Amino acid sequence: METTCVDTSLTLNVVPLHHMGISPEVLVEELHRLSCENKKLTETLKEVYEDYLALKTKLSQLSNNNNTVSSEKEAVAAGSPTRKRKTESESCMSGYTDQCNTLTSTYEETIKRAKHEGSPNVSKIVVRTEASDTSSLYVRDGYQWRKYGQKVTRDNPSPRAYFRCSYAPNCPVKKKVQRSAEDRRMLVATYEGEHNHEQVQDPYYYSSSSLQSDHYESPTRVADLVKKSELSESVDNKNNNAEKSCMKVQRQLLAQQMATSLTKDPNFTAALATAITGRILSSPRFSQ
DNA sequence: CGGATTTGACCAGCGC
DNA sequence: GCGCTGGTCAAATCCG
Repeated sequence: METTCVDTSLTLNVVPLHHMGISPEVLVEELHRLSCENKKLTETLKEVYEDYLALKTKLSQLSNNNNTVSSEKEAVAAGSPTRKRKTESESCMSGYTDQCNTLTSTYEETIKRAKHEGSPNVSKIVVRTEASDTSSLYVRDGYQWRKYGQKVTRDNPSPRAYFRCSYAPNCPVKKKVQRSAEDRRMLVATYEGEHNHEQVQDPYYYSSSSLQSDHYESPTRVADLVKKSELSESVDNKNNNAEKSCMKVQRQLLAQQMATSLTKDPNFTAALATAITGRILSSPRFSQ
């Protein structure tokens, strides 16, 4: 797909008018120009978002096809592992790395499509950590987890950590985290069940992604956003209304992420201040 | 001191 | 029935 890069940098001058010696007409003209630019950026953002949705739909279809093919192959295969160990064999740890390298050439975090393992509430994500970090088994996904066990499994020298949701005592969700056998930088997190409460951000959730994203390749808000949507998708196929609500949640989350990012950007706050000033100056009370 | 983490023990499911 | 394995428990330990 053809991609375009948009320069969103803002180079607004907020020096007081009397220091700049610029006439109000010039400022109004500049304000109009910025308004037009803002509209264009909004349109571009809309297109990017639509492209993202289209890509996600295609990925879901491809994943479903792959699952169908793999299940057919397993049926033909000689061995018939037990359900418990079949789950492990289906985890396809070796396949994650290749798929991740394909899908995340530009972004250092990978989302893996939820796999249907007999349980509809099982999903997996794969997270790439920084190269030096090959021992940590913590995936920041926005929820609070309490570790209750660790085990070394047969097919992977890296230990597997077991987590329970610690926010609500009766929350049934469990999480297993283990490093990929082939690429120890890859953390594979398996989620079982659904949270019976709202998401509560852990205190490091935003900071790790916004302040250290260049160095610490942690799971981000985007990861959780996509995961949320994909978890929802498995249910939405049967229900149109649920799909609409899912889309609504996605848009809200996207808007929240944008707002958070923008408000942290000093250029944006300066541009916002300038725009508000311009509005005030262009109002009838000031133009008279 | 209380909550979180670690880690060895224990349990259940499965294959032989 | 026995051994292997994954999953869970709970006492010990750590840490803010």
